[in-house]
Amino acid sequence: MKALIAMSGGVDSSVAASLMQERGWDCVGCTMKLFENPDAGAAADKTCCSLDDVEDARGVARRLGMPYYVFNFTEEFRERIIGHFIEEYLAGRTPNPCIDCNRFMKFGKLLDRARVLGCDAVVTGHYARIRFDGERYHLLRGLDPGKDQSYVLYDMTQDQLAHTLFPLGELTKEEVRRLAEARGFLNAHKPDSQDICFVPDGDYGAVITAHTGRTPEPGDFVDADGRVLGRHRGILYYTVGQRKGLGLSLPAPLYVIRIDPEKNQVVLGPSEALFRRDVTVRNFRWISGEAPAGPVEGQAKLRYRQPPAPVTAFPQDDGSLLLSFAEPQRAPTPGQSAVLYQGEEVLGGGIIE
RNA sequence: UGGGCUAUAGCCAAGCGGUAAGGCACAGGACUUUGACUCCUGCACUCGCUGGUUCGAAUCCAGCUAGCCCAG
Repeated sequence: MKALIAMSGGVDSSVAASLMQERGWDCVGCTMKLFENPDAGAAADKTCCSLDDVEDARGVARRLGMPYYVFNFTEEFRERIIGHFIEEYLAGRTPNPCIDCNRFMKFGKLLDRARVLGCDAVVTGHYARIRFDGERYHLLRGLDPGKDQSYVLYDMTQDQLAHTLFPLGELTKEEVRRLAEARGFLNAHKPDSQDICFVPDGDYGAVITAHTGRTPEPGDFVDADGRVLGRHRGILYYTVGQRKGLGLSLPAPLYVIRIDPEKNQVVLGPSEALFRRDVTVRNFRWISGEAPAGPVEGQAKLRYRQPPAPVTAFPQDDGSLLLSFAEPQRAPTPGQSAVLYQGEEVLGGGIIE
């Protein structure tokens, strides 16, 4: 059996490659070139797919004696991932480009390429598990509760799951680092990735401005009653639940409660105003491929770093899903992904309305 | 130009004779394959100015300055 290993140059994908090889697979290593990084200037040495890491990935592949390729997906990435990222921010929502990247790049373009190369599967270093029950594929949380990455994989299709392997799903980060050390990988202690890969210095507003050629339009900060509290730098600089960076000094901390793109206003309020019990999720995608007939009891996450919370999910006729949480959830954010779990299993996910 | 009140960090604000709380904002760090949240650390050798009383004053007294209020 032949596998295409998506290697970022980090510890995880390096160990994943090594494990596949040890299991007797015929392995091909690769790294996706997703963007031209000179734009941003600063080195993106802590992202999941930085070009600066290509040499690390190539080094590991060479060490393991496997062929290694760099695929240039720059154009596709700019159009699908960065383009969508920008559209969302301009519409007052907060996108998660990593999820789009997984869907369109890692398990889309890359899987296509794998097929061309005669590979049976794409392999990544995600902390998640895939199980086949003889009829359908199931996506399960990674065994390491601290590193579980099933959240960012919720929109994988049955076909994608059938041709994907996550060798790290049963391991903990600790174990992975130990395996890397044991194999003498130089990146054994490399920091985990973070930040958006094409926004190395964290200033996504500048990236959006650079790509659109339009400067963000300042507007008003208002309270729930519409009273003006101050001026904002442009709605794209804010996200629901945000506290820092408002530049306002008032007796109590204020948070972004809502963003109104029509009025170009950012609505602020106290922390309590952020909690919601019901959340609508549009275009809900079920891992099984089809929506259940009735309500589902489970748990849901509204953001990557958040423990799943008990919820009852009501599938709607229009393909959306209504999540009704047992306890009010803080700051459901339009544009972010909501993922529905049932214990260890990912049932599916979608975008918060 | 009669009377009264207030002047503490970028903002709000405690303090009432014993050697400058707290909040907001801001900066740095931790956490993190998104944006946020959260957590930790830092942030007035100084209290409008000038004198005085006192062992000791942001705290008491006097004058000055500024702002606010009432009356005209």
